[in-house]
Amino acid sequence: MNNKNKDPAPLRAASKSPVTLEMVAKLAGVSPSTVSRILNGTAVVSDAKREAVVEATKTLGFVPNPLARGLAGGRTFSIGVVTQAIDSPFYGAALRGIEDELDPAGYSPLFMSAHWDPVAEARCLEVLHARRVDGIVVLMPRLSDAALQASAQALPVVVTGRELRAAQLFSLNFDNFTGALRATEHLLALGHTRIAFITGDEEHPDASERHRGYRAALQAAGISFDPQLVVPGKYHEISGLEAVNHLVAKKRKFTAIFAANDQMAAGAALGLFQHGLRVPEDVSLVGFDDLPTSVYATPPLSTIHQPAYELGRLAAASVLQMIAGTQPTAELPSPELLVRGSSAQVRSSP
Amino acid sequence: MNNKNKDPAPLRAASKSPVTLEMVAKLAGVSPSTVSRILNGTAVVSDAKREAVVEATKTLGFVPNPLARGLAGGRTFSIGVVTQAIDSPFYGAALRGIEDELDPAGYSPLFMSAHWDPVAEARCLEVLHARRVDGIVVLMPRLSDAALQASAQALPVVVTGRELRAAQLFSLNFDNFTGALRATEHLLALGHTRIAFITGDEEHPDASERHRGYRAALQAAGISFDPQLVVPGKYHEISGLEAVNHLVAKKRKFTAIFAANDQMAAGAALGLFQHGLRVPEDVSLVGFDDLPTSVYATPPLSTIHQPAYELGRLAAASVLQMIAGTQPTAELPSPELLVRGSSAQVRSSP
DNA sequence: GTTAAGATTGAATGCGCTTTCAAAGCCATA
DNA sequence: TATGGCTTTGAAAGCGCATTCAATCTTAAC
Repeated sequence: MNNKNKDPAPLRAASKSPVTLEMVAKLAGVSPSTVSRILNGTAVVSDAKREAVVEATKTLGFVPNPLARGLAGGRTFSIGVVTQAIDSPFYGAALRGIEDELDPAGYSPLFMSAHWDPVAEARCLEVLHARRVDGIVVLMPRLSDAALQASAQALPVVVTGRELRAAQLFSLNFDNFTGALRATEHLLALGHTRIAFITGDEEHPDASERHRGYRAALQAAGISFDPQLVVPGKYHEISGLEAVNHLVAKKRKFTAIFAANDQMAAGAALGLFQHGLRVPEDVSLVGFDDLPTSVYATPPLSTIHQPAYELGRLAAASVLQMIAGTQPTAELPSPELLVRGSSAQVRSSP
Repeated sequence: MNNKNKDPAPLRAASKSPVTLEMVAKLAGVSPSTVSRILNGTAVVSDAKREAVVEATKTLGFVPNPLARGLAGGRTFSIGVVTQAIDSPFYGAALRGIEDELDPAGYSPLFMSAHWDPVAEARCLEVLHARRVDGIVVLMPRLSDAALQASAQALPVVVTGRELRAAQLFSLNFDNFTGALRATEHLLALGHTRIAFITGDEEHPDASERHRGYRAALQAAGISFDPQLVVPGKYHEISGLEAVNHLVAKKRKFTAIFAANDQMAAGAALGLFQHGLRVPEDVSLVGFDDLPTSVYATPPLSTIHQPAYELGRLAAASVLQMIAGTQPTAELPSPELLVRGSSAQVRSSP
């Protein structure tokens, strides 16, 4: 069917590799210890032997067995990554960032999904410990700070979405408050005063931060906060849709909607569409996260950029640093407002 | 910050587990061999000893070391999964399906991304072999059939998007041809005769299958094929946007667009929007894949449902079966057309 | 020309578990 | 009671590699 692809040259991938370090040693005429030393750069070895070993490694196609390395040396060159949902558009970018950072360093990620369940999350950590990963990255943990700190006693741990520092624990936090502030300010600057807010799942700390940002912006603008314009959501598209239905059904007056994430903004857009309300002519819409798909929404969604990919890279780089013994100093870029087609100057005050 | 979650009871996750099988054996008053046998169900053990061992395992909180198991036993209880892009909405669902199927069976997935590059894909296979996975799933491979077959000599391999069977090789293929046929027939049934088609990346076999389906439907309807209505795309949103721009710039007459995937359909929707063309009033739009986001497009996108999640589950179940020694028989469900808001009866023939 | 310190290298041990292999225990049969 | 065939169990040998320890070879200083 699809045979036109030429295979990459060194296709030893298929041949199971029963080639052991010992065989390399024999071929090269040295002891296994020496081969190991060269492999790990653990000690100085004479150039002659080094070359012989490299040569032998090549001709035999030797690939060290990570299991054996892990068992004997204690390091597995793998990093456990606990994510909440591997199929979420937000996490996807982060995972890719992790992958991109780990790969060149010779480390492999071990992804696990906790599905926003602290119990499942604890199980993930347990499995990762058992698998003897060299470090762990937890994306948006749901476990308590204490549990995370406990985990960090045994291994370097990096968490995101939390403010947490300890000996082997590093955290990377995005400024959700300022992000929401900027988003709301943007709407305010366009003349909107009746801005509905669809909250995220308030179980997540970032959701309440975004809520705070919204209110802070209103307050700064001297606009009194109207609880009737705040509709609770769950970060899913459907929440956005339902929120709009609710607002319309209750005949709330609003000229703009700020959704706590892009997924809900998408749902809200659909809701507005179904009610014959045009974006941005009738209602301006602003999201949060800047999902890859949001650029291609109709109209393209104005939103706060969350550096998910960068987050992944930095998190991965940080564990690597901790493993290497240095204290990470990475910091996430500040929230950035992306003005696209879904937000416009207010027309009328209905 | 977030301390309100009560930690799940058995939070041994944190405590590094230096508990070995040997310690369990000692506590239970049996030999290590016996413990191992109970762990793996390798042989019959007297109830008395079994209970003693289970007891000891519990009190010590023993968790077997997967590395040691892998090294000694040859099985690692891990399945290599080669995907093309971990951050793609389509693969996300598939990965989740794999996860959901593997987890209860006690297997862990090892995800790797090949980025549609055969060389990278070969490297992934190599790494997975080295890591001694018990089986491999390759989602939409770019490698030649031969290379895949070679890989299957060493391990059970399941591939998707290819028609390939061998001793340790199983394939799961979706009927892209029929899917595209159905999509086009749908548009035809709505009275459209000038249906533009945005192709996928023709490097992918499924892209050409979809193209075939489009043409077959036209032919069956007795409508002559107009090459000017076919615009090459690359499966990315931007292709869809550019395709529409191209169509409009060249003043092609069309009342409907069939995009070879939902991502391009999203791009096309934006393109139409920018040109002031309404969906579905002016132009009907149909996609392919049924991405999770497509339901929330405005208007919701009519599309062909691709069972990505199911695909993942079946693929994982199939490797597991092969590992267990049985020949898998799984089959993917047939393409299903989902009619949503983006397609409607033709109004006029411009 | 010696000797001590330093640089290389190899032998041997162990990581934690699975898996023969053989010994020991069991029962039934003769 | 003795014998053979099964079953349960333990001792021991690795799996492939890292690493400690001691031996060997250099080199420099006396």
